[in-house]
Amino acid sequence: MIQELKDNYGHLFEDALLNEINQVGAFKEVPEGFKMIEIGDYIRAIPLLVSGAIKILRQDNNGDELLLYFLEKGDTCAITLSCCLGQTKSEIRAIAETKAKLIMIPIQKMEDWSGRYKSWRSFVFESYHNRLNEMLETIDSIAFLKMDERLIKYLKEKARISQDKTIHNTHQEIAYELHTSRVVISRLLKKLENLGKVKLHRNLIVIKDI
Amino acid sequence: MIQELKDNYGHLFEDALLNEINQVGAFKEVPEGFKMIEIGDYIRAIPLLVSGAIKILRQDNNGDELLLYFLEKGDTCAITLSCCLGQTKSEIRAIAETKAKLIMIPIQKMEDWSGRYKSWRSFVFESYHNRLNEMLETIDSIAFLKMDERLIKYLKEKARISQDKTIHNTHQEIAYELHTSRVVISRLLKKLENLGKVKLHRNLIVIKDI
DNA sequence: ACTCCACAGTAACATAGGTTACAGATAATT
DNA sequence: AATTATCTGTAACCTATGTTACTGTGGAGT
Repeated sequence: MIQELKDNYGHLFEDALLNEINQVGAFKEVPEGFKMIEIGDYIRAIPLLVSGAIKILRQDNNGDELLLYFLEKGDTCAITLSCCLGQTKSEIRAIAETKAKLIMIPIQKMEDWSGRYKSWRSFVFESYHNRLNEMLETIDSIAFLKMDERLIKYLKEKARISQDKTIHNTHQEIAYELHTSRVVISRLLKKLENLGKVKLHRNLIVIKDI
Repeated sequence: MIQELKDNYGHLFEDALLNEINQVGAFKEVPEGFKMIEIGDYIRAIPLLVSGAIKILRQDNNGDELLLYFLEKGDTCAITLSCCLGQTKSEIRAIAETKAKLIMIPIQKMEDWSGRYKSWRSFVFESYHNRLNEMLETIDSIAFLKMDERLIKYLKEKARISQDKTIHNTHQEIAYELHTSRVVISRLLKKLENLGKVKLHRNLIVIKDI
């Protein structure tokens, strides 16, 4: 059995299920920035993330973006699951935030395993639970926080996800993900720098104390 | 078997499951405005909605509210489901938008039925799917729409849910649910009235053409 | 009919955030 | 080193929304 599977899902699934996953799952490695799912795509496989991080984005009619949340190792994409079941198109875009390793499961196994393995059902339910909570978090941020607070939260999350106090993004990129304009982000970042919370460089933000 | 169960869930569940629901489910009727779940509550039963509508609200630390979405007949509350499984506290508030009839299922049955009935699994997955999509809709509204557009969407939804072109709410109540101030709502409603889209009265808004 | 009160209308002002425009800084390319 | 493209800083301005304050009004209760 591949080591990544055992390491990340060994404690979740019984051996029989692990074996099945090992047999039918396709191991896949994607580079940073790789577009895994585009809006409108039909989903053919369920991804189990074993390392790295995936960012999930929403887009409106004008092409304006908004970051919803990140997936990390041990996660799967509940929106994908629900697309599989309903055979509907994806409502979201998924892009590798860092390079990532995944195991792709054919969607036919979904219903099969749900009937036969309690641990699989728990995993799927747990996954939905986590995703709903992430969505609530996102709603809280957009509805209740001001842009400066959202920016701080975003920087913290980025640093946590990549395990790196240095964030490699332009102000424009951040503006897209928070659905605002570059000038606003530059303005707020400069304020944070004046407060000693970050240090700004070209293409790069160093988090000092937030 | 109670008629409401057969009428609303007969096409979803096999007879054996319908019988079990009939045996262990508690029929319940609640009046408009009834607070069904408060933030922090532990959930002891899964509600199957057979008539009426439930509104699901989120609240921030300052007590400010935000309407997330409505549940209608045939729906269940996925957030509740996920609370049951995780034995965690509710993150949301649920209030009867209209008088409503429900069948309450003890949470122990959840895992039991998930293993034994494919139709139950499908129902639960479908429910999660719908709720995730409603959350996406909500996020779209908050992130991408201006307040006037959100207000129009809200009025339409209210009218649809209650099957009544007349909306029985004060401006203050609407302001709470959209997380803004009364003055803003009054201002926007007056604009809509000047455009001939609504007619305003005390405690009451008549939708004409939106 | 009179009183009271929640509700609605509106003006005047404050603020966050969006927009436009341009200058200067940094890195990449020739 | 010179040229170019990209990124960042900043000012000036605009708009949507939030805030405060006050007025008027309709309806319930007396």
